[in-house]
Amino acid sequence: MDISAFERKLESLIDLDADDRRAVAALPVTEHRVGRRRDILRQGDRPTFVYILLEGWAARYSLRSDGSRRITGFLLPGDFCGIHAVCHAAMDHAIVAITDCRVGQVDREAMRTLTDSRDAIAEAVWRAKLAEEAILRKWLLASDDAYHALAHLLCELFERADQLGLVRGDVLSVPLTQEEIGDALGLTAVHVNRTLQRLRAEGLIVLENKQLTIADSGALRRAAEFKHEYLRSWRDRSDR
Amino acid sequence: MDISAFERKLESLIDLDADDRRAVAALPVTEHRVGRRRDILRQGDRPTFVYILLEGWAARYSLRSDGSRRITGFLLPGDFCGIHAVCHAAMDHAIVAITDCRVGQVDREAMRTLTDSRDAIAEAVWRAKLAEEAILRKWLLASDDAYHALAHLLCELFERADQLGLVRGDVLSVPLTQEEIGDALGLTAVHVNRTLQRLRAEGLIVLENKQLTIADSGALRRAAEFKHEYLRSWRDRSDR
DNA sequence: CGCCCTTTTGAAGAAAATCAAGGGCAGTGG
DNA sequence: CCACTGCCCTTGATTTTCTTCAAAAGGGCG
Repeated sequence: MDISAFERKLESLIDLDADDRRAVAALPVTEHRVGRRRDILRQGDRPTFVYILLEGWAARYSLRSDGSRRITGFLLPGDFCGIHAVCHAAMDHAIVAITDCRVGQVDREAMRTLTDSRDAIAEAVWRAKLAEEAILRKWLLASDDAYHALAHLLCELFERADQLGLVRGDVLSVPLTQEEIGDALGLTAVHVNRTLQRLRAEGLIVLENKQLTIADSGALRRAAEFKHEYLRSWRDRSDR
Repeated sequence: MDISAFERKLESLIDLDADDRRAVAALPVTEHRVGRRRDILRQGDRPTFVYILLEGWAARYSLRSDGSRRITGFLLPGDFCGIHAVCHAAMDHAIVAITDCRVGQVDREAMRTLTDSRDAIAEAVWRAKLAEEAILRKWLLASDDAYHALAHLLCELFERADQLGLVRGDVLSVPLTQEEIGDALGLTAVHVNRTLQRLRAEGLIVLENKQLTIADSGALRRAAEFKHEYLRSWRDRSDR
């Protein structure tokens, strides 16, 4: 089975030695496929497995009592979900497949054994969590207006996808509907549409048929106040 | 020096045995005092210490290019800040003292040694991080309208303070200005003021001279869609 | 007392939601 | 092959929420 997305993610966070790689390769992973719009984990679940997204896009979300949905993060290949499992905690949110996904299921005890025996991997998991937290803080920071928030989200997704080698040429396939983007930003799909058009009209991006090109990276980053360090510094800056 | 707030926090997350407690007591902590409105950690800092808030309230924040501020979390006694230090990472945000604070400074290597040698404490730190992440997700979830967001924030602060024994009778001292609340919710102080008045007029809260009483807990929780599990489940539900 | 900080109130304006409808495109079934 | 259906994107008109600007009132403190 192909778990290269997971290895790639780990390598993006820390240097692995041969033993680390062997341990990852030996991890008992069961592959699942989850269709678009189906839940990978449901709120309230108390999973006994940790899941690793191997292929496709997914999203964390919660529902409000009026039925509206808030997306609180996007998952790209290599990202974990349900790392709560190692703490035996219940999911305080759900995870849904945005596209058809390939998902790796790892028993929580096996994951615990891996992190207990391989320091580098424990460190990588810790860094991944810190990075997710930093992303959440940026979402709050950029949520002061729609233009800023949308520009920032596009920068984030492009940067993360780029680190995973998902950008072909300068084009990224972004499988999100405008409604999903709205749920992530706390905006209506209508307003996302209008804001996207503004980004297009101003020549910052090209986005058609879910294919995103950043036409004016400097201007987009300025509009977003995007600094990529928060997504990168985990590796380069560590001297451990 | 009194580091009971830290011990209390750890105990709220996991059972400590005598050895754990000894290790915590032996931790070399240097006490600092930080005056109201002064930074405890600045954005970009690459701290070589981990800080523990021992007394007072503090807030994480970032500044935008237009000078506006977003608060992304409140710290209560026992909370860490700069846990990044153990990863040698730079601060992607700053931390400011909301009130005069007493802060404990712990060398990052000493903290690393503690977590490496005491599994329970490592687990507690991990749970604390998961809890913080859950809080961030709730902030996003509740940010759809001002009334909901404000009600939720008050519930969160009351619940957390209560767990720390900071609620006297049914009154909590909340040292935040309306401007600080606004920076946390992404609202203007003016709108916070009006929304607070609505909560008062509807009989959900009493808040005067920074003293908060929850007058109608059921109604407030309903307005906030507040479920306290995300702040509590770390301990009770673990069977490790 | 007088000053500063915070809260409160009012009025006008901007941002985003809501409501409503039309259009494109892919898949489905006759 | 074409009509039909469902999903998504787009556009326009209206309403609501929140901001902005301005000013006044309340408190604590040197």
